Amino acid sequence: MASATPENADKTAPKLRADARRNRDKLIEVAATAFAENGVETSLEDIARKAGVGIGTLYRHFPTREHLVEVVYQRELQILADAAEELALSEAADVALEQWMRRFVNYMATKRGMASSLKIIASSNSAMFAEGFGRIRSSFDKLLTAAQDQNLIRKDIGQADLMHAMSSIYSIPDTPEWRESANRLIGLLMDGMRVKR
Amino acid sequence: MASATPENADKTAPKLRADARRNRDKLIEVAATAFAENGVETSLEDIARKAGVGIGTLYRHFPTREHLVEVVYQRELQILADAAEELALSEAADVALEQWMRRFVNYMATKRGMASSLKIIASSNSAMFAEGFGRIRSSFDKLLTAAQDQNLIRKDIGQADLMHAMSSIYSIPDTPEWRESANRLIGLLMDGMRVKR
DNA sequence: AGTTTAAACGGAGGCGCCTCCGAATTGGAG
DNA sequence: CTCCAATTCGGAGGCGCCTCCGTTTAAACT
Repeated sequence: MASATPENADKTAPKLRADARRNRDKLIEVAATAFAENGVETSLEDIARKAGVGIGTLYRHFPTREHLVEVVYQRELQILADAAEELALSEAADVALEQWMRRFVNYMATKRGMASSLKIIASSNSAMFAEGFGRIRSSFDKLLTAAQDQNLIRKDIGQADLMHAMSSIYSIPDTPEWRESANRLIGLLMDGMRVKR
Repeated sequence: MASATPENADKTAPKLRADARRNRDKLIEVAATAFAENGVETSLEDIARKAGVGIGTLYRHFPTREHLVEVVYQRELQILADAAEELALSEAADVALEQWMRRFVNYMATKRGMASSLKIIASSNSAMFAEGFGRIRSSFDKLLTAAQDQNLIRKDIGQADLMHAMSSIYSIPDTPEWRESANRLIGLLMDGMRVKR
């Protein structure tokens, strides 16, 4: 999963030197892959090595493992939000909504294993958690409203209903077939929500 | 997590070799001191060194840090129970009760810092926690009943009342004066419980 | 006693965490 | 363009965790 634009000049960036910024981005990118593949317990030295920097550099940018996990988590949320914008432009509104929900499920799937780690972070920094939550809600809202404006989706459904449905999908036991099952449920959900004509 | 009885009866040890038993005991003793002085995070290698055994020996006897903590915890509970027996023989019944309660507070004081660690253990092996709890209750009961039989303590007090009182002492915030405060409360408690004559 | 054997020992070695500080790089000033 | 100070790099080194396996030793047997 590659980010479309590594030039994300946002955040409270206290003017980082060019090399510092490069290394930081590379570390985040490598960490995202590593966490997804091997879980949050992945060796930090391994991540530094794969990013082509020294372990010291990793620790300067991210004092603790949790810091790194948090940044990766935020970045992926951002990518998810960006995907919503793109889909809205390139697909019919109802299709955009459906595809984005599938991507969302995909995202949740990768986070399944690290739920406990995220819980620790959430409790120590609930502001971050709230922010991420807000972003997701906003994406849901935009996509849903657009589809409803075009009369493709029933109007008696709200963003909160959709999120509720998604969270119940998450609560399905963590079996190997979880992903399939979740995707099937999204199909059902969409069928029910589409305006019949 | 309802663990019925997966336990093998290894509490009645499968006859340990003499040197093994000696090393095991020494490790527990050293660990008890180390945990009390430096908390449960103490280096296990340090404990092995101070006990005069190799690190391998420590790990053979106690596969994880938690195993060791648990055994130490149980041993100290046993010592506390033994103290109740001794005091009952060497002191007047009401004095025995009071002194034992002070020892109990002392014990709780040393466990204050490692509350979170013990919580983890308790949740993974609640049987052990229950057993320790039972031993304490039994000690309370013996000492209290004896004092009441000799008409030194009011008879409208039960063992459950005493334990309740002690647990409320534990809930006092963990300040440096906690110990004094706790001991003062025990004084009050005893005064109130003694038969006036 | 001597012999046998399974249990127990113990530490080397591999790995990961984290810190520290001399070396290298950047980017602004002249 | 050059120079310099500030910033960043990076890996060596110290420590702790845990495993593995050759060596030692208790104790059962003859």
